[in-house]
Amino acid sequence: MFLEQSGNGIGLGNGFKSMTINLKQLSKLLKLSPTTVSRALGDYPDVSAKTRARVKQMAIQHGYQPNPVARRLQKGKTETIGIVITPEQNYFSDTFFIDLLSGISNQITRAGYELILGVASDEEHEMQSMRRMVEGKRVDGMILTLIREQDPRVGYLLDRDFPFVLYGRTRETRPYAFVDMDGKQAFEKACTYLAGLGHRRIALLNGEPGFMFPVGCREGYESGLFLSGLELDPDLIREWKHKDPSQSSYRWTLELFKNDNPPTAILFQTEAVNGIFKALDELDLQPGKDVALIGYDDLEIARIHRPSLSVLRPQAREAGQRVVNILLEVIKGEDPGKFQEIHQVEMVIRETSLPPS
Amino acid sequence: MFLEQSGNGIGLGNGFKSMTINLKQLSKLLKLSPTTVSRALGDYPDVSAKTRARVKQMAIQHGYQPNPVARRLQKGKTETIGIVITPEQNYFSDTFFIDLLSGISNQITRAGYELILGVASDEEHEMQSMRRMVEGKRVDGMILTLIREQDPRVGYLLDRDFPFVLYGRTRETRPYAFVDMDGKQAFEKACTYLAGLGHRRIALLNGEPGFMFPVGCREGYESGLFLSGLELDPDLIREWKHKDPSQSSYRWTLELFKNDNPPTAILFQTEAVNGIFKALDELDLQPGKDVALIGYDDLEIARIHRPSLSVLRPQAREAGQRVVNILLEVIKGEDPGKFQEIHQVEMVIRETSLPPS
DNA sequence: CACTTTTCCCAAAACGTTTTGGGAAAAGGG
DNA sequence: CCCTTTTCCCAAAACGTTTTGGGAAAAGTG
Repeated sequence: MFLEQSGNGIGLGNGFKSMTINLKQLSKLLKLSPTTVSRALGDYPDVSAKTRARVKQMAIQHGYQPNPVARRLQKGKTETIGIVITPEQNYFSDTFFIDLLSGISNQITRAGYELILGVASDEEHEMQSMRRMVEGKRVDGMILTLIREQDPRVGYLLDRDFPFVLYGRTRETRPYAFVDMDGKQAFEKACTYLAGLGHRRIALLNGEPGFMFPVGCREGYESGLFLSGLELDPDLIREWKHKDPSQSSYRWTLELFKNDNPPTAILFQTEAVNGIFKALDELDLQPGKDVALIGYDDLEIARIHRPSLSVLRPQAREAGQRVVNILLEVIKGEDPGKFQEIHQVEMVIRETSLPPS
Repeated sequence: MFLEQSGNGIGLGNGFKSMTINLKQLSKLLKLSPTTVSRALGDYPDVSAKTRARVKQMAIQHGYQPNPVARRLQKGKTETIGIVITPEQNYFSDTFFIDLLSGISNQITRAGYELILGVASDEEHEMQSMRRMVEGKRVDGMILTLIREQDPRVGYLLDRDFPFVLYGRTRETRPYAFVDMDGKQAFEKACTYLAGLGHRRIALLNGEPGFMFPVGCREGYESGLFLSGLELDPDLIREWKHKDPSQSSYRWTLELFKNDNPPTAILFQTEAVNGIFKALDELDLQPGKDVALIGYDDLEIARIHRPSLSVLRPQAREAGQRVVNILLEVIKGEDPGKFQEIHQVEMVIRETSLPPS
């Protein structure tokens, strides 16, 4: 018995030899209705165990996979999640981000969903790319990263009740779902640890103002100082820029040591490490020996460098998985406010966190 | 006149207030048939200029956008392109990759297509992720990067006539489309440049064997030596590993200088620069002064480092755009063999390419 | 005016699923 | 044996487009 010529058993316009089978064709092969085949594969109870087995066997044999586009149309869902990244903000120098993305992709695939990626050159294009996804009905939900204190994306999505999850937090009174790393706790821990070693002049080389993450870092830093009975000295706080982490951190590190009473330790985001190393080298200060260092993010450089860098290590992969699982719940209709997770960050002590000399 | 209750004017299951309009609803508003509205928006000649204008104006006013899922089903195309990356191979330490991705994303969006991203942990999952996209009819075409000499992905796609474009090349006799950087020309240029400065002992710290790119690099290196009348010394060639560029390049650099007649210059991929700097530092050799260095890829570290690193600079963004444009042609049915591009690479002379001391 | 051509629009089919609303046959209950 | 329930299957509708194949009215043509 041959397949009838309807359907795409022959080939597509572009010459791709589709060796794939239709639901209709499969049902003809089985002498069943498309309905029954569909329900058999969907494990509906109203199809007998015997035919279900027969259907499944035949489906596997012919490598049948339901056409996702058709299913999406019928189900009214795109089965797709969107994310937009902006390279100018130096995302990828951070291997943390690829870990995050890995966890996200992993979990999305497991759910049978797709991840679509937008690359935007700046804040404006970032918004534009997101609007295309949302208003163009191309995704069921959005994942947002690199969150700003005032983030227009969040307001936009809240206004239209569109499902989304933040990796990070923002200043927004309405409830929304997020997964964030506990930067405050992390920096507090690092700060008290250094103070415990005897450091009295601990500097903070913080991320760019306007973004949310540095806010927590600073809170943790201040709280750590306080808990250790140390005074906050504004001269020991500097901020580098996303556009050029190395250059700006280099400049600000030099600046820190122009102080009459220079720091004996520095807390920072590991992204900035190249600039710091360079500045210390120029100042003839040995990292770890003359100046204790603890970075946030366990990048490759932190492990390879001699002396190896003590770091705060966020579990980005796990966080990415959580983000997706939460987003899937929100898409299902769950209340986003229920999903607000703050993940602990572990500290990895290596060679750059010694007592002051 | 009110919209009828059919269609999704009210809302979706998840509570997302869809303020979007249907083709049917729009046509009702215009008192036209859906056919005419669709054809008006599609600029078909068989609709009068007057109604076309009226339709377009109304479409804009109501923010009508055709549902992409429905269009895809009807057109039999997914309007989607797939790419799979594997973080273990250290993709993202290279900002070149984000440039490539940026060019790709840019051009895909312009064509109204979508980019779906897979993140695979290893070669096996990479293949698996690709098969899901291809056999699951989730994409119209694939983009492949980080190509191996013998690359099973290429054979797989050729076997089933599925549209794809390589960023890079592989050993395969059947014609296929690719965009590649001229690594050979680049390394030849760098090598003859160094020889022209008077260097006689030029080392090559090459990428991992098995991948295609280092093959070209080595050819260019050998050709450059030959053109400069220098002899090839196998002792001056070493290869680092993708898994751990810094560590392996560190080890091999130390190795190079155990030579009785050590090199006065090194050619390498910039990814490996941290290991090289570290080794030179340990050997008390000054980069640029005692050993000339030219890296392939203009990473941030190359610009920030003092002395700044001379590099070969591929135009990754442009290449990404070309990859997409070619892929779209191949999807249209053009012969892939027609699209084989090799892009020139410019050399940027900075501070690490001085004559031997 | 009668005929052909052009202009402008539309109903119906199609894309490949899933869901809805049964309905016939088999099994159970008295 | 008759009635009710359960089991198992299916035809038709729906999702929102685009394409196909006209067809009526208007405009040219002699």
